Amino acid sequence: MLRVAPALLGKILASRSPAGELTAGRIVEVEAYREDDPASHSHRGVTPRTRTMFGPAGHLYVYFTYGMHWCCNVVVGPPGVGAAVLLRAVEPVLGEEIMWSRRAAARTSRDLASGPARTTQALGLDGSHDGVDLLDEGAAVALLDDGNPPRGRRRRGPRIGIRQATEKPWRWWLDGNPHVSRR
DNA sequence: CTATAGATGCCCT
DNA sequence: GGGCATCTATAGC
Repeated sequence: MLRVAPALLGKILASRSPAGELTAGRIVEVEAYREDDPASHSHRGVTPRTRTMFGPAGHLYVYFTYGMHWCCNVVVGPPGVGAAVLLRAVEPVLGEEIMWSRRAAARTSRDLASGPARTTQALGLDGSHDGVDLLDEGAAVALLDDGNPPRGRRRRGPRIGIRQATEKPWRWWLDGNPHVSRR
């Protein structure tokens, strides 16, 4: 997991809405979560919410939080192991106009997807996408590699927005990228 | 620019 | 009932 998380930097997350609207973003910030980690949803074992986290790698784990926000993760590790990588920010690469329409509160392009809930909203994702196989190119959401190496150096540091295990340096981002959630 | 408060509902104990 | 892998508006400098 700690290897996969930084490897996702620079990859593309693409989605197709029921109306056929295509949006995609380049991943610029991620965080890793795993079972032996008190901050992880999987720490307390399989529950209705975390079922997807314990499923096969490469599927999308989407959860609801703070009464209003959806956030999405890439599941990693073998079935039975509860680990995932939270997608914290993407750089828009396709369908930016559609993202503007979905993100009414955004004032600058950096507001479009600089945060996990913003990213999920900009890509039009919600709980209905929980469990989608990201490696199935026909699915509504897919994880792609366009061959371009990530721009900027990979950096790592403590995770954001958690109250447990705040010391673990399990957040990675592309140094200097303006779409990262905090700088 | 930074700091802070409030929104809002699901999950799990 | 407590807490939450967040965001936004607003106030103040």
